[in-house]
Amino acid sequence: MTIIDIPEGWPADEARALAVQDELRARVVLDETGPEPGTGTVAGVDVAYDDVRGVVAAAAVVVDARTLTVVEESTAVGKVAFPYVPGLLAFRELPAVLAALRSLTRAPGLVVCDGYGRAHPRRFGLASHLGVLTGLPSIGVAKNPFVFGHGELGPHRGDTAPLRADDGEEVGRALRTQPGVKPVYVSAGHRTALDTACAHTLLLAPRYRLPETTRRADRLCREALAAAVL
DNA sequence: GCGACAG
DNA sequence: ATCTTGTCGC
Repeated sequence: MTIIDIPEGWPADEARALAVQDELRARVVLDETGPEPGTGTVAGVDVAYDDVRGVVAAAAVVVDARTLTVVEESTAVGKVAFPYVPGLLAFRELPAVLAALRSLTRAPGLVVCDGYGRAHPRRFGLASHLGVLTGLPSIGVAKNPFVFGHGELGPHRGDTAPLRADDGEEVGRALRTQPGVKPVYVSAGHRTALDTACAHTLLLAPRYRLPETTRRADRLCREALAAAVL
């Protein structure tokens, strides 16, 4: 377990955070297909908080994309760097997540984030931000809808419904990963196409609604938070 | 102005 | 995110 360090110049207020998003948004790469589903390694990242103590813990769990076997794990703990503000989640979660990713032995082929990428008010959600900062292909898989609604989708595993922006662009997709169960919300983050993102998500969730990567990362960061003594 | 609002 | 009991079902 490593200690989190707040990156130099990390925004301390909403106005600066918005400015950072506006600048970094131009660096997102959306014309790459992304890693072949079922190949290489995939990292899941998640964060847990203790707002009373002001402590945050992050975890990164890397699995083999084909077998879903855990290849490596890492955690990081430290102090909360930013409050939760819808639309600015990255500024709260990234310092911890970056610290956890940095301590991995080898870079994963894809990073799955808890939240959105393109399907964001300013098209620069957590997953896109992480991708730009690390250079790694990334996608967002959220548990709840954010600013974009969608129509009904079929009840079968693999059924989808587009998340559309005002201009009609499909910025994400509601994806049914388990029959008859509430869907997850997928969007491209960086260097990955939406189709690829959905394919990976489906392969990562053979048994439960959420990808194994985020399920494992969720458990691990909670354990790290409970063990933290800051 | 009033809600809605990833984690 | 986090606070929390029981309960229904495989």
